[in-house]
Amino acid sequence: MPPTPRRSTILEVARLAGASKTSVSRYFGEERDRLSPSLQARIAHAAGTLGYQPNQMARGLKGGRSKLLGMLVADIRNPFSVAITHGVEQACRQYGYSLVVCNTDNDPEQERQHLDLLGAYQVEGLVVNASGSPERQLHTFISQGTPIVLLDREVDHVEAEVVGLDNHLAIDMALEHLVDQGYQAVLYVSEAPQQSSTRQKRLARFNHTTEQLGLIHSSSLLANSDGTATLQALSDFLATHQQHACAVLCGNGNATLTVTRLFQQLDLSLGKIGLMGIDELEWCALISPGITTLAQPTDAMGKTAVQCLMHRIAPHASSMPAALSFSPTLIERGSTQR
Amino acid sequence: MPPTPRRSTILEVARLAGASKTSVSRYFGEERDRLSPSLQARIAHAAGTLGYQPNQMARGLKGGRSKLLGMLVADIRNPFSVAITHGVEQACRQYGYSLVVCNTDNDPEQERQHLDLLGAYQVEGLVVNASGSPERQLHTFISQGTPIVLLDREVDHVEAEVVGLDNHLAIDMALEHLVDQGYQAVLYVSEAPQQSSTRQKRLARFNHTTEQLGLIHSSSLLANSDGTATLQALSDFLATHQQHACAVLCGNGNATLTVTRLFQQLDLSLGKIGLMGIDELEWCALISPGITTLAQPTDAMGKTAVQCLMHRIAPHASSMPAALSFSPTLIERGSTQR
DNA sequence: CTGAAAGCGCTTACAG
DNA sequence: CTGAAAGCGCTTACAG
Repeated sequence: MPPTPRRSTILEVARLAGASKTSVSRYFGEERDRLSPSLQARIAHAAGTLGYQPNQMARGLKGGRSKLLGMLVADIRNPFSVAITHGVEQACRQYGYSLVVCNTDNDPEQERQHLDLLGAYQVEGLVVNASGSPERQLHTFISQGTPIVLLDREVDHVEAEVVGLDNHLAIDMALEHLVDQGYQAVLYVSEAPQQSSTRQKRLARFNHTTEQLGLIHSSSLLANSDGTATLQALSDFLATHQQHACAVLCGNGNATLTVTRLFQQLDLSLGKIGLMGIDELEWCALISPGITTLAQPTDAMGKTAVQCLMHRIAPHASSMPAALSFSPTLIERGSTQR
Repeated sequence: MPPTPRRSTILEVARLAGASKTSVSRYFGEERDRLSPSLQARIAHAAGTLGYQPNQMARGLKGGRSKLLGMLVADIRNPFSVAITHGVEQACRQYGYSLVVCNTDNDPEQERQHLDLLGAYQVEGLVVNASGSPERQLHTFISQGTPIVLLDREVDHVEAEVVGLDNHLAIDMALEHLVDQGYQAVLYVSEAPQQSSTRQKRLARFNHTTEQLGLIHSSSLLANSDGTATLQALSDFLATHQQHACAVLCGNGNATLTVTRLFQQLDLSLGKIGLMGIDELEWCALISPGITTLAQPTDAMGKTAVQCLMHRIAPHASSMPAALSFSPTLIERGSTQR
């Protein structure tokens, strides 16, 4: 094999520019101004000729700044996660950081491994959308002074900022809308709440507010995405309360997807039986007459998470965000029109 | 501020274990077997006590192996890209690599910057789903011996393996299906093909095969996602050929989304006017009577891309994949049932 | 089987 | 304004 041409190093640039490594380093660091114009020009030229780019590994090693942020995502194929990730990535770039995204596919073991790995790459901060409760790993980061922000889900015994939807508000807005539209009985469909503080909160709030409003209510948990248990629950609910105007409220995008399928299986007409979901999905407008949703401001949430981190990494670069809890936006469509 | 507790280093572990740095390094590298059981035990214990984890930055610097792969994605919010990214990430993990994902939002400038950055982090290989033609940057990688694999789209003047769908086959399968179902006139809707070899190939093949089969055909390019031009094209097409059985073939998921909206605007009944799309999306089954699609084997494609890279990085770890071009799967639904 | 030492490509006091 | 030198945390010949 022919010897592979290597990336050029700071030493080569220095030599070609007739300067010291120190100066070249300064040129590519924050101290370019300290260099005389002529030195700057020589270095610029030499670097250009050699196609030089500082090695971030070396930089990180010596300076202690990897310029890397890590993000742990529970399920990268979930549209909500995709949207958030997009926001986080944008924000990172804005602060001059790169992002290492790790998907755990909701597997606690993968989650732990990824977290260790992120540590090994010396990420300077971490956005965590947890699937399990990787307490030990997170505490390791915290005790080393690496800031962490939790996204959407809290983690037991881990104290960190939590960026997410105002779940109480979301449920209340949904129920208020359903009541306004004249529905009298509401079935709440959610994925299994264990492991997700968000799901727990939404479910609890559903029970709370629904009691308070005097609404007929019930709930069903999705078992393993097949939805057969919920099919049963749904038809029972409708049968029991057929003298009332019934609606289904879905706790997140996945629930909306499953329930929409069930509506089709049962040949229910959207609107006559109300349907509403938390999370806006691209197809919600397409299922005629449209599915009413509560959209989350995902870009803002992603940006806020990064801002939290940056505030702790480099307090001068970013102020603490004003709020970590976000309001949803009601997108009204035919599915809640009786 | 209190001094932040740092990560422990190899030296600390060595001291605590009463061993040399060399041995600790061996323990965490590929040479653990060379150590006596008792030494291994001491090191394991010391490392456990200190919560030691090798610093990947330092490892990469000295050993030249960052254990990092880079991936450039043109549009991370596109479901096809998400699916591919998922496959790539899974495969990375399998080979013990981590993945840095960079999204360019279809912006050539961001693309160039990200590529430079990926270089700075010494990625050992690169999966590129290009949005522009970052020839210079890619050549830099190539000339340094960093393997590259192109995903879905070719890049002018860059010689590298291309992993993607067999576009000719896909178009032919689609047209064959439409003919079988009795459609006689087909309108092809695609996003603007410049910058995407895939779009070009599909469009060209559409014209070719359609001629050959003697089908009435036309095509329309989506302008800026609003679809108004295509709305016009569609109604014209239908008006002109109303004595024939008409169908629309969508070049990718975005086209399918837009055209589905147009069908609703024009109040066309699916099936009577045929509709079919390349790319399977989660909602295609939900728009009754279901939209017929050609699904891409995204996980396999992602894995294959990584396998290509690994074969070049560590020939012993992976053989060259047998094929880089994949066949789609026809998912037949009501939208192509007259 | 084990270790001392050199060096990967940078940054950062320190000195002038 | 500029540079020589030490050192970040590792790996890898080299030696025994």
